[in-house]
Amino acid sequence: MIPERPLEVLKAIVQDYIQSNEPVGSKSLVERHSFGVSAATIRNDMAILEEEELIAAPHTSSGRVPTDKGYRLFVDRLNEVKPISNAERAAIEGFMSKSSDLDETLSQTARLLSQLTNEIALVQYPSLGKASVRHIELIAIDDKRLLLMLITDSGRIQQHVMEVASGYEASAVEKLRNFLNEKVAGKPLSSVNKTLRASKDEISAPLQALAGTVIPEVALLVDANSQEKILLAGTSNLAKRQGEFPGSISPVLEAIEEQVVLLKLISEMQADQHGVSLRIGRENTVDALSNTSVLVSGYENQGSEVAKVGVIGPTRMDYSSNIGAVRAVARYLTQSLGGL
Amino acid sequence: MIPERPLEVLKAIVQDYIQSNEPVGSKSLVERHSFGVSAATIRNDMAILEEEELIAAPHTSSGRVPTDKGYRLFVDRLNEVKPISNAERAAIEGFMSKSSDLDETLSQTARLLSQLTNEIALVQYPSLGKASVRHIELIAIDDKRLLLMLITDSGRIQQHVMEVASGYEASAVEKLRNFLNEKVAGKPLSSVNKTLRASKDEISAPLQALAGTVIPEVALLVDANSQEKILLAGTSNLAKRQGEFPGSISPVLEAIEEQVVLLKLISEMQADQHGVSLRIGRENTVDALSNTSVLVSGYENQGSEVAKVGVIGPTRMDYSSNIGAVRAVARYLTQSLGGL
DNA sequence: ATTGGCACTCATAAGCAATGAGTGCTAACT
DNA sequence: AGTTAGCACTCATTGCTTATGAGTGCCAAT
Repeated sequence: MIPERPLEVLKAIVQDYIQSNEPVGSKSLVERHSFGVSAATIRNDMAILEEEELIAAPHTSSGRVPTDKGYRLFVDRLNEVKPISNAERAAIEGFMSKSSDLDETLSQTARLLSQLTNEIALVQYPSLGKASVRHIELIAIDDKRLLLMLITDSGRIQQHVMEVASGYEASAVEKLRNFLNEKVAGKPLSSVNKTLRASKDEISAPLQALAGTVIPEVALLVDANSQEKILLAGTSNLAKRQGEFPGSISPVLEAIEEQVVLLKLISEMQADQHGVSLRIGRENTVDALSNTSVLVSGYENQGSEVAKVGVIGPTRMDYSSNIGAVRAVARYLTQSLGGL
Repeated sequence: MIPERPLEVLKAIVQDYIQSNEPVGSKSLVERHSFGVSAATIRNDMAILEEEELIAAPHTSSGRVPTDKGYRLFVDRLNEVKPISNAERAAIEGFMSKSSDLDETLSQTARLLSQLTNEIALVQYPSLGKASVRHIELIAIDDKRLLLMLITDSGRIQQHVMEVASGYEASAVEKLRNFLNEKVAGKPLSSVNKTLRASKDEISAPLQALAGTVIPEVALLVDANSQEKILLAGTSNLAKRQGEFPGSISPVLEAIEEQVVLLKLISEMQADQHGVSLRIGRENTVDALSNTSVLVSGYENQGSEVAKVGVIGPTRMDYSSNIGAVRAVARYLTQSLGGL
C-alpha cells in the first residue's frame, strides 16, 4: 500500500502538470505546495510513485509526468469533482431551453460542451435500440413515390423516400398507414420486424401489393438506422492546443471522424461512481487515442439511458472540471429531452 | 503585357511549389523543366514576375513562392484542368449511386470529395430559398403534440414538434393538412408565408383555433430553415498537412466551423468559365482564410442551381486536380439528385 | 523518517563557423 | 536586345561546441 504523503504528491503532480504542461520536479513542487517537508523528501516519495508506475520521467533527470495509471488513481481516489460555476450553469440553462427540435438540441449541446470544456465534445444520438415506435407515417408525395417516416419516442425522426409501382390508391396508403401503426406503435423498435413479418397474412388482399413494397422498407429503416450516430463539436479545440499535445493530432482527428470506431468505444463504457465513465490513454483500445482521454456520461429518456455525451481531449485534461461539466450537461440534456 | 516565357516560368514555379512546398529557385527550375535557356535568363524572367507581384521571396535570396495574384493568373490563364482519372470516376460512381436519402447522399458526397482531393470538403444543403413546397404534413403524435413537416422538391425534409392546446379533433388535423397543402403545395417557399396570411379568412371556424397555432409554426419552419446548412468532411486532412501550412491551422478550423461565415462566403461566389468558382488567399474576405483557397461549384436540382459543393485547402493546393474533382462531384451530385 | 550536500545527467539555449542554394548585377557575347 | 557566364553577397540551415540549469539519485548525518 502506498502511504498517504506520496499520494498527496501524486495529486500535486497531476494538478501542476495539467496546469503547466511541463514535467514537474521536486523543487517546484515544494515551492507551490506546502508539504512541510523538504525537496529531498519529496524526491523519495517520487521514487515510490515511479516504482509503482504512477509517474514517469520523459528522460533521465527531468521532472515527472503522470502515467495513465497515475491519472487513473488520481481520478478514482484523489480527485474532487469541481461543481460547475454559476456562470456555467447559467450558460447551460440558457443554451438548452431554446429549441424543441431533437437535431438542434443535440447539436447545440455538443457546441456548448465543447465551449465549456475546451475539448472536443461528442453527443451520441439517442439509440434506436432501446427506443420504441411512437408513430409511423406514410405520405404520398406523387403518384410514384411515398415518404415513409419513423418517429421514435425519443423524438428521433427517420425518413425515407421510396419508389413504388405507380397506380396505388390514395385510400390504400391510408389503410396501410393505419395498419402499420396499429401493429407497431408503442412497441420497441427491436420487435418491429418480427411483428410485421408475423402479421403479414392479416393484410387484406388489395393492400398486399403496396404492403409488399413498404414493409421491407420499414425493416430497412429500422435496421439501417439502428446504426448509431455521433455529433462532434470543437475539433478546433484540439488544433488550438496542439503544442500541448504529444505527437501529431491528425491520427486523433481521423479516428474520431471514423464514427464506427468511436461508437464501439463509447458503447463499451459503463458509468462509474461519479456517474461518468472515463478511459485514460491506453485504456482506450483504439491506438490513435492512446494519448487522449475519453470521458462520457449517459443521458436518459423516459427513465432509461439512451445515449452518451462527453468529451475527448489529451490525457492531461482537467478532469475535475470536465467531469463536472459532462455530468451537468448530461443532466440538462436528460431534462430537456423530457420536454421534447 | 508580360511576355510568353515568364508566364511559362510562373507556371513552372506554381507547379513545382505545389509539389514540393519549398521556395523554388532559378537553378532547380532549369533542371526540372526544359526551357532551353540558362538559369540567369530565368532569373531575369523571375525579376519581371516579382515586379508584377506574381511571385515573392520569403526572404532575401531564397527561392520564390507564388503570390495570391500569381495563383490567380495561373488558374485563369495557364492551368489546364486535369480530367479525373478512371479510377476516380469509378469511385465517384460507386459512391454516389448508393442511397436515395438526401442526408446520406450529401454526407457521402462530402466524404468522397475530401478523399478525392485530400482537402477539407464542404457540401451545402440545397437552399430552401429557391425550392418549392412539395408537401406539408401534419401528424398527431399524442393528444398534446403535433408533428409538422415540410418537404421540398429538392428532397429536404424539415420537421418540428409543437405543443398545442389539448382537445383538438383528429378530423381537424386532417382538414387543416388538406387546407395547407391545397394552398401551398407546389408554391415556392418564399411565397408560403404571404399566401397563408392572405388566406387566413378562408379557414372555417372550427379550424381557426388549431390553425392559429399551426400557421405561425409553418412560418417559423420556413424562416428558421431558410437558414442554410453546410456539411464538412476531412478536417483531418488539414491537420495532416499541417507542416505545409503557414501559421496555425486552428483559426482556419474555427472559421469553417462557423457556418455563418462560410455560408456568406460561398454564397458570394459565382461560377467562372470552368464552371467553378475560386477564391484564393486574401481574395477571401474572411481573415482567417487568408492562407487558404476556397473552391466551389454549384450543383443543380430541376435545372437550377440549388447549392454549392467544394473544397477548402491551402492556397498552394493542386488546382488542376481539385477543379476537376469538384466539377465532377458536382455533376454527379446533380445527377443523383435528379433520381431522388 | 528526514534532510543537506554533492556529483551526475541531459534537455535547452547560445554562440559560431561552414555550407549551399539562391540572388542581383555587370560585362561580354550573339 | 536578348542571353549568358561570372562573381560577390545574402541568409537560412546545419553541425559543432560550450554554458546553463533544472532535476535526479544517493549517502551520510540528524
